[in-house]
Amino acid sequence: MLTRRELSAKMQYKRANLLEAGRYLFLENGLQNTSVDAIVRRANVAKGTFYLYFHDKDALLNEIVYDINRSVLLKAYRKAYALETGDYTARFIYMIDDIINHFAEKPRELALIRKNFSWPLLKERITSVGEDLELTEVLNSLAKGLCIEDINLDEAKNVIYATVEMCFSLCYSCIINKQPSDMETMKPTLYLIIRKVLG
Amino acid sequence: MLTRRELSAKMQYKRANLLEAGRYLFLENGLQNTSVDAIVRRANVAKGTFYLYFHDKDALLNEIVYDINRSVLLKAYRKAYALETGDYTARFIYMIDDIINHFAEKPRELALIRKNFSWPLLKERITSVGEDLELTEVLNSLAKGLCIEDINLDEAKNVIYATVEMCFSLCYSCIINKQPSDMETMKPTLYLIIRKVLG
Amino acid sequence: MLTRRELSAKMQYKRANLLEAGRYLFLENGLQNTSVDAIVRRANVAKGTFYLYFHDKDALLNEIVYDINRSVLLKAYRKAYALETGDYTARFIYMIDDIINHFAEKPRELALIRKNFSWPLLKERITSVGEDLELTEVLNSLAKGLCIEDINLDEAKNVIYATVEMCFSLCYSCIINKQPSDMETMKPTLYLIIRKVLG
Amino acid sequence: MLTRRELSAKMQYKRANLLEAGRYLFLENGLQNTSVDAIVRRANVAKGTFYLYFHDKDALLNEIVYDINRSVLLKAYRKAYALETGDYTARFIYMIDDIINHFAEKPRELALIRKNFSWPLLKERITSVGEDLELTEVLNSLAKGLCIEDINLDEAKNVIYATVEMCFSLCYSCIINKQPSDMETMKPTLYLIIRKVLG
DNA sequence: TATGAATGAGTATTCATTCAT
DNA sequence: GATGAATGAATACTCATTCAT
Repeated sequence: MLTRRELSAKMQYKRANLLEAGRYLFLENGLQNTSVDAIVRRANVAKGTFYLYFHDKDALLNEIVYDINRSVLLKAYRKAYALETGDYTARFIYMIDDIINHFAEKPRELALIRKNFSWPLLKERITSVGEDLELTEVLNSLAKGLCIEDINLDEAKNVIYATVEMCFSLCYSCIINKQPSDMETMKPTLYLIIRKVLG
Repeated sequence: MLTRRELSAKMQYKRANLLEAGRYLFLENGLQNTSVDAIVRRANVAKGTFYLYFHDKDALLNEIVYDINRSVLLKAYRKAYALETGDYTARFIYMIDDIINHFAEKPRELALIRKNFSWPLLKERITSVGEDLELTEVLNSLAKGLCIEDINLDEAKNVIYATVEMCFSLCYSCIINKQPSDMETMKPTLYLIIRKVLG
Repeated sequence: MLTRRELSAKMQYKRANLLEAGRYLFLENGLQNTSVDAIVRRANVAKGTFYLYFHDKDALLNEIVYDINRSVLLKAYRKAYALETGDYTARFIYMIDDIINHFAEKPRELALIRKNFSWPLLKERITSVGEDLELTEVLNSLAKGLCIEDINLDEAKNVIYATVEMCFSLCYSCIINKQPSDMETMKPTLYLIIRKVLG
Repeated sequence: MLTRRELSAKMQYKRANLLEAGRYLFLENGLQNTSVDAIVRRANVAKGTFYLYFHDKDALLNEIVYDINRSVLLKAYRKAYALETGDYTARFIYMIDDIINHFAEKPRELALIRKNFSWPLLKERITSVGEDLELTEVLNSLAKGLCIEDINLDEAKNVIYATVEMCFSLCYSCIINKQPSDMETMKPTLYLIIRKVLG
């Protein structure tokens, strides 16, 4: 597969078409119910062309899932740090709240990333040379800001990771399954927990 | 399909064979790579017989996943409460530790339940009339023991749920993906978090 | 299989249940979509019992199809010959009209017998010793009444048969398929043809 | 699926292979006893290729049944109208006779089209834009030639349709079931009826 | 780079029938 | 006669991927 910068404008266009077609169909019908055939039809591209741009169906999915994760995280982070007031914990909760609200409005995105989320994938992309400095920066910044006694940076990163994971898990079960309660009911408890952890 | 108590001894036996065959193969090869054919072959039973006992492949999977969850939880809870010393938090952490150790030894079980876990399914079974009082009791007992200021029982249950979810999530990513760190490295941080939440 | 007169009252009852269940389900869902399982469930009878009364699924179907044919024909014939006025042709057309009206109201019966009608079956039953004298009598009577020059009884029977077949065929295509026209539109043309043939 | 005219020569060839394989096997073993598997094996084509050319098994059957109907009708019509002598009725009977003789020699074709004949299918194909003008022309010509007092063109078409249906029905029961008599015995009576109807 | 015809492995499920009890 | 658990053969259809053009 070619890397992005080698692609001509026309190729960029085809690639983008495939991504948008995949995103639409995966979100609409799920992974199992979306065939490569449907994707190329929607992207107005020949069957074989798909494999010129993506190694296989999973590769396309991974890219889409990553894009969703990335944009949701970045958007929430930026909004939280654009706030003029608020301490670290308040900003963190504001960020989580934004993420929750996003998924509450787009539950299909949540369903897709939750069932197919792959942390190694995320990690790999973040640490690829020169790639996604932005996202790396966000995670570092969150870890550095954390004030817990006798904690080093790696441990801080783990705390952030654990907390975010918990939020995503709860999002999924509360929004998708309404279990153990709906999201709005869960929110105060969740924020109480976060305050205890980060405080 | 028949309910469990209507089954004769011979039928119980066949059913048990199917469950064990399914468990073995699902754990060994995953859901997608396990055919009904393989299951009945291993269970020494005719193809049609499978559908006498389970509505479809998913029904079998659900039962297996539920059984795993249940037994892991109960075992850990019992061990923790058999301790003579220790306060609530200590027992809770002991319980989580037991769960983690279980899955560290049987990562395939973890992979299976994480990809196919359905909380509504669990909920449904727990609350069915007269069914699984034991598991219900465990969850209630954990919630009741929780001492956080100004918290009611439902909120307490949510805290328990959130905490357990976080543990399961971390188990999955640390044990299966070794991300963001391996399980042993994550443990102290996790227990620190738990202490902060429950304390 | 047992013949009818050997059956006890209880057995008659079971047999009748199976017939009614089969009739209902065949008419409702068609042959392919009706399983023996569904039939025995509806008849409140064990699976094996079915095969005590009918050699197989087809045997049940044949009996049902025969019953429908028989009763429709007899009913129409009797009504036509109960008329006080009218010559042979008029009565014949009256009879056909009654059959058509019957099937217009019960198109599922028409679909069932048309797809699964077996003339040899009918013949076999009619000519079985002492069996269905009534139906034989009807066909004979229709043939004998026919006045066409230089025609013998066998030929007369063939004319009757051909005419009835044509009516059934047209019923099927006009009522079920609305082709080449609907039944009401076809009727005058059909009766014109009958008059030409029998006149 | 592609329409016929879009197919390359190679594809035409594969399609033809599938049609011939289907025809052979359907005629030899009937619809139920012919698997798609057997068809593709005989056509020397991969399983998936079948579904490139036909939507499903039924679609293939429909095409075959239509082809048989079409060719038998056209052949008979042409032979009848190639006659130098004979009035309308004589030609019509000649045509029917040709059809009967055809099916007498190929009873399996008769069995296949009779059980699976779908007049709407025929109609649909005939009336598709620019499609099968030839067959339409035949039916129109037969209807126009009919001389019955006070009859309009639509009614004439219905008479033709009813007559042809009767012939096909009798073919089926006389040739396949030998009921109510064999075909040769039935012929004179049938032609007598036709003369009465068309005369 | 782009195409799209061809491939063929892969599988869940149904159901008529039997037979031990 | 009655049961109903057990059988296992039988089959249409999908779809990711390839490769000749």
